[in-house]
Amino acid sequence: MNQSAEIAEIVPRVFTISDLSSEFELTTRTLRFYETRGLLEPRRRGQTRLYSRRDRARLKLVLQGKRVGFSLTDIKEMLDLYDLKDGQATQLRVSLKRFKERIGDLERQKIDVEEAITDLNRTCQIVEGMLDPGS
Amino acid sequence: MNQSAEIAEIVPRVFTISDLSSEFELTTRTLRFYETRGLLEPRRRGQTRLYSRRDRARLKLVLQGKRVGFSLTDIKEMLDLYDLKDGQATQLRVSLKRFKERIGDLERQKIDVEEAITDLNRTCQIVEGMLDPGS
DNA sequence: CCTTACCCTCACGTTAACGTCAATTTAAGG
DNA sequence: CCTTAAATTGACGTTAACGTGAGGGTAAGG
Repeated sequence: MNQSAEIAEIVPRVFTISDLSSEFELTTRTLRFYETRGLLEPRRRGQTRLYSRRDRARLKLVLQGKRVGFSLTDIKEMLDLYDLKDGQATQLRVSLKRFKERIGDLERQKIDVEEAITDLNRTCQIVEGMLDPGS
Repeated sequence: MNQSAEIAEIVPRVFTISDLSSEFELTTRTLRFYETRGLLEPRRRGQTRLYSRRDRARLKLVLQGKRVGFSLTDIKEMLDLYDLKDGQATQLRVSLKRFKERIGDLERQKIDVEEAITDLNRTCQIVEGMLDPGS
C-alpha cells in the first residue's frame, strides 16, 4: 500500500523526449521549442534531455493553457508566477485576473461566432430562396 | 423621381483608392494587396487606380466574407464563381455548400469556445477556493 | 564492425494579412 | 510654375508556433 511505490510503477520518475512526445502527441521539435521559450528546462545526461515529473506537470499546464487559448508567452508568465512562490495569494490573484480577462475575451469571441453564424444562415436563406422553384 | 439620377448624386460612379479606404476604414495598402490577390481589378487612368461601383460592390462582398471568417483565398474562389455566370443555379449551389460547411466549422468553433469558458471557470473556482479565507 | 534507432544543434522555411519604409510620379491648387 | 498632397511600385519586416532538412553524435543488438 505504499503510494509512492505504486506510482513509481505507473508513472516513471524520468521521461525521454519521445516518451513525452508520444504521450501528449507532440513532435520532439515542439518540446525543444517549448524549451527555447522557457516553458520547460529538463536536465541533461550529456546532451540528451531528461524530463522530470515536474517537467511533465508543467507541460500539462502548458497544454491546458493552449486549449483555453492562451499564447505561449502568456503561459510562460503564468508559470513563472506560480514558481515565484507557489500558493502565494498575490500571485494567484494575478492569475485569476488574467483568467477572468480571458473569459471575457472568449465570451466576446463567442458572440462574434454567433453573429457570423446568423449572418451566414441569413445569406443561405436568401440563396436558397433564389434556388427554390416554388419561390 | 429618377432613380438613377438620385443614386448618381449619392453614390459616385467612380472611386479613388482613398475614397474606398476611408469609406471602409482600410489602408490603401490593403486595397492594393487585395488587388494582388485578384479580389479587385480597378481600371487605370495612367497609373492611378479607378474603382468602379462594381469594384466597390466586390469589396463589400470581400469584407462581408471576412466578417464571417472566410480567408481571402476562399473569398476569391467564391467571387470568381459568381463572375462565371451570375445567377447560375449551379454556382449558387456550390457557394451554398461552402456556406453550410463554414457554418459547421463555426458551430464547432463555438463549442470549442464554450468548452474553454467552462474550463476556465472551473479553474477560477478552484483558485478562488484557495483564496477564500472561509475555506 | 555495421546497422538501426534515437538524440542533438543549427538554421532557414511556412502561412496570413497586411505594415512599413523608400524612391518616384502624378494630380490638384494657388 | 511651384508646392504640397496623394498615388505608385517594389521589397523587406512582422507575428506565432512550429516544420523541415542538414549534418553529426551515441548506444544497443546482431
